[in-house]
Amino acid sequence: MEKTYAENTQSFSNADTQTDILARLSAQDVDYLRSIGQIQQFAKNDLIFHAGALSKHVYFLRHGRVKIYHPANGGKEVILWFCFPGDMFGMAEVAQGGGRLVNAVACESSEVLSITQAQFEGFLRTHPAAGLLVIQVLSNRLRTLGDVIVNLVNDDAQTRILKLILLLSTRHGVRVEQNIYLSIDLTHQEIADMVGTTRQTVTGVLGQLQRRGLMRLENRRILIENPELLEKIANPI
Amino acid sequence: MEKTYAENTQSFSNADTQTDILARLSAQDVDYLRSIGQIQQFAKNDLIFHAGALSKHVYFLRHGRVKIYHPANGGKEVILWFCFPGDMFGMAEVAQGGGRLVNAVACESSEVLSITQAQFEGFLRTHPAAGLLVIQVLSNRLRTLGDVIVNLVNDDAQTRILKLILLLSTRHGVRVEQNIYLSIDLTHQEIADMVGTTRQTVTGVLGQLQRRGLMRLENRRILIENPELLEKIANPI
DNA sequence: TTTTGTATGTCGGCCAGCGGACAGAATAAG
DNA sequence: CTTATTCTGTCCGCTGGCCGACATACAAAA
Repeated sequence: MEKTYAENTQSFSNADTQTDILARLSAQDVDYLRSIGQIQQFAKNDLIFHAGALSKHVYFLRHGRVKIYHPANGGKEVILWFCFPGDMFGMAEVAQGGGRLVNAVACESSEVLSITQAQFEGFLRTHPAAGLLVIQVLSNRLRTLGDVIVNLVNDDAQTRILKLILLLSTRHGVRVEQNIYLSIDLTHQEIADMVGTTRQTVTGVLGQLQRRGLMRLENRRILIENPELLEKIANPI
Repeated sequence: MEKTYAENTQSFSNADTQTDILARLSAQDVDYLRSIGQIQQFAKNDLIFHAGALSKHVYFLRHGRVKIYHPANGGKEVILWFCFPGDMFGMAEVAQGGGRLVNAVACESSEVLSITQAQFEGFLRTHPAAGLLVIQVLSNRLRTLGDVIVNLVNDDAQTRILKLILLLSTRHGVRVEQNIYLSIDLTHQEIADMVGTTRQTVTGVLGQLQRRGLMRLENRRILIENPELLEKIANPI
């Protein structure tokens, strides 16, 4: 019942293909990765790896959702990105060496394929095309983080939240009549951790937006009622 | 005379090797890249490419310094990073497709090797080990940007500036007796654009630090007088 | 030399938003 | 069902730092 919108998630954009590396690898390559890696299950809130750890694995998310965040001093979290099925994570630190800098936790019950650094490197050496895909994924993530920085510097809290919602809607928005539901539910705290503000501010801003008729909150799911207007507010020119 | 410290730049850390891809490629590979690319010269302040452009080239910096920044609305700039000799740039956008998002300008007279996307991709297909290097460089940059985000969110202006100075000193610091000179001169505006604050704030903070005896400004070059203390202030715990 | 442009230093008003506090709502656990 | 926990809504005092303004210093051009 409550998963109605999430289940028939037919995203109306194809933005997924940018990061969904499993979908872009050939079937043989996926099978091969599967054979050299191992499947692991994680329950909600399970830690997959944490900052400071030396684990040398690359992960591919098969089901579920994983949050990649930096645990800052003072208990604060900075969410760098979420991983969805098909996404790769843990790559950057393995490639660059020197321990994890971030935490990865399962936001819901998740299944991953984990591969050791050595084996994945071997795979890349013999499959250059896969290396190009990895480069694309990392490039894409670089752009994303660059955008986050620009937004942090230039925009006020309301604009940052608006832009986040629009961004999420391109990947996880589900059309319902002329509105868009976000098929991913986030707490205000998580939104705050993604845009670098506080929980209270998020609550306040969402309240305002709702009062202005731009969106509605239905039992903690965001419903965008006026995508064009929202877009305009977030990206004036 | 004014270049005294810059010329005998013998960085006392080996952090360079993380990004200096030209130094890590085999001599043959470098020669090959040289043969398929073309050398270009740029004068100080010349634009190498700008946001919105469709140019499909990857660049390798041979001499000079290049600034990669995002031109935000309102004339503001957000400097994402600087490139030094050996560094690659323009990669992310080429790999991921869809036009440049950032500007690249030469900070001083510079020489680059430019290679078309198609040819570089061909090179990577036939040289998997080079692909791994590219992955490492991109991973390293991802970490850097992640750190920038974390700092933006968690630290106040003074801490961000301190951390920037320490970071720069690991790559471009030159020991002089028990002090460290930064062999790279930045304007206050550039520092502000790197840490997401304003010129006035930078001027103020640097003034404070100077008064506290932690650093000195000698004709616009930063001299770190107490690295350990500085380190402590920037990274408490 | 004068002129023009660019970088630095300093002041102060103003306000977005942080952070603490607490109550109510919703959900999970027992 | 009751209890415990987590999430949301709201209020408010305090302040970091943005922004405008202006003076001075330094550098390049004329």
